[in-house]
Amino acid sequence: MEQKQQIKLAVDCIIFGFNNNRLELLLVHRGFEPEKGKWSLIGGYVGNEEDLDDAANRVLYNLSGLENIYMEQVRTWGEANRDPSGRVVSTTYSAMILKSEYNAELVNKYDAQWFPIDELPELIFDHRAMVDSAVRRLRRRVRNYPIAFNLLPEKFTLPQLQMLYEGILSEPLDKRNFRRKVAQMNYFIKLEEKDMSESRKGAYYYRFDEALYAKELNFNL
Amino acid sequence: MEQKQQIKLAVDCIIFGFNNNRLELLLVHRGFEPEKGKWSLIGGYVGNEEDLDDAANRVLYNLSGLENIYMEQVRTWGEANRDPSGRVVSTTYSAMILKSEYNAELVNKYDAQWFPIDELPELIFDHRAMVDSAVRRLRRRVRNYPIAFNLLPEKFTLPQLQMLYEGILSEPLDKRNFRRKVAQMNYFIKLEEKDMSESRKGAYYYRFDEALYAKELNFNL
DNA sequence: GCAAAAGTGTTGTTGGTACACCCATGA
DNA sequence: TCATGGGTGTACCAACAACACTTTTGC
Repeated sequence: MEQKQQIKLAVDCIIFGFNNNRLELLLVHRGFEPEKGKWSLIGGYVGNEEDLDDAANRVLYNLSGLENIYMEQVRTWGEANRDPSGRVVSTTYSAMILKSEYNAELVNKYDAQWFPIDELPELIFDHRAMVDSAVRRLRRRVRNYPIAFNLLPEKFTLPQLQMLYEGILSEPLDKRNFRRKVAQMNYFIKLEEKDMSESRKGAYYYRFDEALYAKELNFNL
Repeated sequence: MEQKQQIKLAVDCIIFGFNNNRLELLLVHRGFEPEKGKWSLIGGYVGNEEDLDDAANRVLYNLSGLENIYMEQVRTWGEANRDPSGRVVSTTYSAMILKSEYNAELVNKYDAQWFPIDELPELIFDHRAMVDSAVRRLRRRVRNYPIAFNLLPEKFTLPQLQMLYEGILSEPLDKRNFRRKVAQMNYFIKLEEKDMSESRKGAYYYRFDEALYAKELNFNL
């Protein structure tokens, strides 16, 4: 314990998206040994004068071109042998991004790809456990905190929102109970405009009012 | 980012105890500059080949002499300037120990002292935020997971248990509702023996049956 | 006029909360 | 016998779950 400490510190990002009505993860293809051909979370080392949170944001920015993305620290993985190439302790962060807004060129450059959450390929090291832990955390939190909106555009419809929740929780929800709960939260603002792309009748758009929510903090879905 | 990474990795332990019917924290007195005279969590650097979890256990063992103590990782604190003496990233762990079982000599040697959770002295660096975060986590979890028993002896009475919960949650609980919930969980085993030290009537001892609980996992208090 | 998705209320059940008195015992 | 903490049951209320039909519109 007295010798000089030789531990590298990294961050890994669990990047969620909601595409084709399914919860998906953005993974990068590993083009080099060891574990070449497997997939992995996008990660990077922490800079000497960089906040841990900033490192996670930088890693995400480099891949997606997106800034000011909502991220949460999940937990830190510190088993001595977790990375066979050396001693690396990694803190995981989960992020939510919109496929429509990110920079597809950058993603191509990194050989990244979206995978539905229940059809993940083989991942390197302990990344699978990292993902599972982040998904569990998301499921625990999504009903009590308005975090899922980061996976939808500003304007969204209630059928969209419900499908998102069903995708995250991986269970069907009752339409009327779901909509009643939404109606009880007055920071869901119903707009005049309708989304006509999914049905003939059209579904009203809603938006989520952060400022109004901040006064109540009673989110519940 | 290309230069050699120079970040030290540490663990800090938030050590809970339940003494004199109050939730307390074990803190160590800081006898050197900077921040001399303030109090701090007990912490230490992670060994090069030591699991992060093991480092937390070692730190706790060195202070208390206790092994196989229940610990949970809380979160990792990685702000670049959190420790003015250098770049240190620290992962916090929370632990629960019994005053009656730990090694008082060791604790004296480290100039450690118990403080009720709502009468904490000034702490160094970001340790106060660490404590707050661990307390919030404990309060969130204590009603759904049987973790509080680590703060009681094997045999405990229901009045004891209720006072523990009231201390943790910092709110009074209804005695009858509390006891009904206990009665619904059949892994609370009522013993023949009574604790006669707190009242004339005496209160029955109970024990918590881990194996039975493992089959149900429906803890709720 | 029909197919396809959007939208709408009621009822039963369950879990939570509030609340006051009797019991056992040692001094 | 009395003071002290231990132990017990019921009634109300709120939140949740289950469930089926009508509306709108483009084709």
